[in-house]
Amino acid sequence: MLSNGMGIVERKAREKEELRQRILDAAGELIVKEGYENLSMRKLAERIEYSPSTIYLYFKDKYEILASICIDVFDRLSARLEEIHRNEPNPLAGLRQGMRCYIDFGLSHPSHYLVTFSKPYLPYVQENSEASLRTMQSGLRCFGCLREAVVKSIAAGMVRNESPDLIGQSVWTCIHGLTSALITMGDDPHFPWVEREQLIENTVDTILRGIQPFAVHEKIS
Amino acid sequence: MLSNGMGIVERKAREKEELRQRILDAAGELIVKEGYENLSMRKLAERIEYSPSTIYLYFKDKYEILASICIDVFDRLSARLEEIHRNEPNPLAGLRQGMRCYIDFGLSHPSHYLVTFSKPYLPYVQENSEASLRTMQSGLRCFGCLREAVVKSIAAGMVRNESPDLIGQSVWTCIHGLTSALITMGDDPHFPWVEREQLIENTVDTILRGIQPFAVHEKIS
Amino acid sequence: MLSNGMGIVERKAREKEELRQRILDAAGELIVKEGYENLSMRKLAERIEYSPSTIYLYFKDKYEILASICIDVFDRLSARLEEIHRNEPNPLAGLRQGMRCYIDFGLSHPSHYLVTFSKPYLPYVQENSEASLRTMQSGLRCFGCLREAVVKSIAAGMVRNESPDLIGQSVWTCIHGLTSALITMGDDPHFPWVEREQLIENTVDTILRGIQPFAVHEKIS
Amino acid sequence: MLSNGMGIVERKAREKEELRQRILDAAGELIVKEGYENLSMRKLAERIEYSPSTIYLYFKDKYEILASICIDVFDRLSARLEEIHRNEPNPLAGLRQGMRCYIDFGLSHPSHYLVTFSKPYLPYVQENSEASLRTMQSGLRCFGCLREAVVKSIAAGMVRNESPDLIGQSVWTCIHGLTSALITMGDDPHFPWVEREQLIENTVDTILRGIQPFAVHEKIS
DNA sequence: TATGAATGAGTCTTCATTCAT
DNA sequence: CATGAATGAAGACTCATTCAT
Repeated sequence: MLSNGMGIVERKAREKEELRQRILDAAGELIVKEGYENLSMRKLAERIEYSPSTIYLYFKDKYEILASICIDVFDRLSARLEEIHRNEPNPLAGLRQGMRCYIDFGLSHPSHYLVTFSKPYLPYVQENSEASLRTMQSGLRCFGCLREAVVKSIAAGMVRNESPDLIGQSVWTCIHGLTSALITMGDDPHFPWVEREQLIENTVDTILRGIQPFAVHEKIS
Repeated sequence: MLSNGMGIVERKAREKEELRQRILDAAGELIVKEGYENLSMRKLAERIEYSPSTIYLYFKDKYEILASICIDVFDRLSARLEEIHRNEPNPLAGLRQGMRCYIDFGLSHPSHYLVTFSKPYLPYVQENSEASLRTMQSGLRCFGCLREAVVKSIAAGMVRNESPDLIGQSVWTCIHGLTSALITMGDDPHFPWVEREQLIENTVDTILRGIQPFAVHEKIS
Repeated sequence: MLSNGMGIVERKAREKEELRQRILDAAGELIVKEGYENLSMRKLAERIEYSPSTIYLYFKDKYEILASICIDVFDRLSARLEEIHRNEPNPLAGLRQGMRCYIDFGLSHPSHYLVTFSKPYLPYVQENSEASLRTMQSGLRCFGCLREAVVKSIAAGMVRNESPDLIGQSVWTCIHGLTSALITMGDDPHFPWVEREQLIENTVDTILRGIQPFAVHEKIS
Repeated sequence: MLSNGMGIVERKAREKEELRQRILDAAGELIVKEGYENLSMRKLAERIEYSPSTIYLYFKDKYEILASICIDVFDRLSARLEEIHRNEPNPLAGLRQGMRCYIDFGLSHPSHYLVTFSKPYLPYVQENSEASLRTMQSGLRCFGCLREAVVKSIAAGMVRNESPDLIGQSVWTCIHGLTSALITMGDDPHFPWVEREQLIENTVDTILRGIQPFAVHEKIS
């Protein structure tokens, strides 16, 4: 009895968390299908087969859902990047892997990527301060991974000795451009896209060459 | 009488074109103010001081308006790029100027830029095939400018001898990333942005170094 | 043809005004049935057998409807009061008739009366400045009628020589209390209401006696 | 054991009553803050830090809460009025004090006053018969105080010798009008209100003069 | 050519209430 | 006794679009 009592509480908590996650997943799927700007509470409710009002038991409003998705994306991406940096002794190689990881992650979760990185910087962000703050914290952790790889690479003499923020931001905006362009227009049959894998590799190589100090442009594993 | 008839027809055609342009201009202004996702036919009609239904005499639907704006953006950007390439004998310098031009254009017309380059690749694009086709044509002309600069630079031995499409697309995705990131998040006070001009210069330099064939990384004017 | 053209425009205008009035009437009826706080755009639309959005072609928002009703009530009441004062040479008799008129008007249009005179002084009033302003103007005109009767009565020595605003406001709050009490609770079978007509007469008499200068408390016709 | 059992039962009953009162208090506070029409079970639950469903263990529905508040108001007002009449030997002076007490009470608890005296006589009142009945009983006790003062004043020859119900209802509707008008519109800056204290005094004096038998209109303490 | 009128579908959100636990 | 979960109904309002004139 007593031990079962514990179980009930746990099960309830688990179920609650599960539904919360189902909402987030459904939101993600809807965003995939119709773009985040067309996410609606109604459609979301229909998809999870609950009433619209139920969603409000799990999220304060629509923007908390979007913020949760962003935080989720940032956190998962950060975790992957941190793991790379933990395992790769060569900092430049780590940087390269991180870039690929970032791009691949975006392409694997295109809609989530767009919500997180392309959503216009809207006023609500400032008003919804709590959600906004947590989102930003997660985002900074993510950028911090990249920055740290740059710092280490500079220390190792493998990247030009300039401001890590500057280099980091150049690198990030570039791979962000590749990722988002492939997501939003990569399937357009009218544009003469080169083979995708080749484009990614070439872009990463180009950026890495561009931030290296010497003319030593050997391919990095 | 007859010659007057001609005049009337011409005047009518001119007036028609004028109103069409006024609609597009107004749409542009609204987009600047509130973002393209908040463009509404109603507000648009109010702004041009015509009734909403009148707009439908000039444009099939809302998306044809957006498409027209895209075409307009592409055309104006193409014109600028073509002029640069016409005037700059050094192809690599032309490439560099083109990149800056692209970035500056985007930052100067952020909303138009986003409509044109970041608008999610939505279903309507495929359905609205005519508008979509014309948009793509203009887009290709724009990309063609960049590609041609690459071709010339390769011919001059100033850029690595690889597929111009490949290099062009790498370059474009990178500067697109910088431009769109600055537009959508550049004003976020929570992100530790480096000084904007420095970031732009560094990014352009990085890309150019990355596509150059040798280790000669002199700054290009 | 030409004269018919005029007719069409006129007819359209008339029809438009008719629908506007139908909306106001329906709103009034709904208010009668369910109280003004339960007036909803949806129910209103259903009642006039138009879609909810149609209402917005005639009124900016819900509060403009309420404001229009208030203005309407004020104006009709003012007209009646002004007519009384025009026709009745004896100012005190005019005052008395005005009071009765006010009460009878309220009892004849109970819901409209409540919207106009009992609606809580809500914040929206200040925001909806235009509607609010016009409402207030109409209201002041209405109070002005009463005040003027007081002024004349004082001048004729038939009412105590004190501030007309003071006396006017005392008189108004009293008859307002009678009117609103009869409306909101007059039908309650549990309260031992005296016969209505007698209550009204007695209350009016009481007030009039109270503002007269001497002990001459003859019944005023 | 047994005596403890009693204690437990009593404690439980006391706790139950305490929570009931806390709910009523919280409802009162919410009504003060946002008006009775905006009282919501949710906000109420949040304020008492219980779940919404808990409230339903203490009150059948929202309107039973409102009814309880009305009863509370009536009872407190009755208590005050009865105390006045107990302590004041002069019946007319007592009547006057009672009127002031009524007005001051209303102005001090505006939201409670409105719930109790201005709430539109809605259908639910008839359905919720039990709550409605008890409310009415309390209301009658309150009106009884006024009536009794009138009876005594008539007996003392200080008020016209007419039906006490008639006079009482005239008096009550008048001071109710003053009170409710000051509550709902007294803060409107657009209406040319005279100084509040003066208006109250003048209105009370006017009514008292109006119900007095002779021309003896001395100010009553 | 232009529009006035109208609408149906949609937006987010709040509410009072119920019920199984 | 207390509640967590859920909901259906309703709230005001905006939208792109159509159609008869």
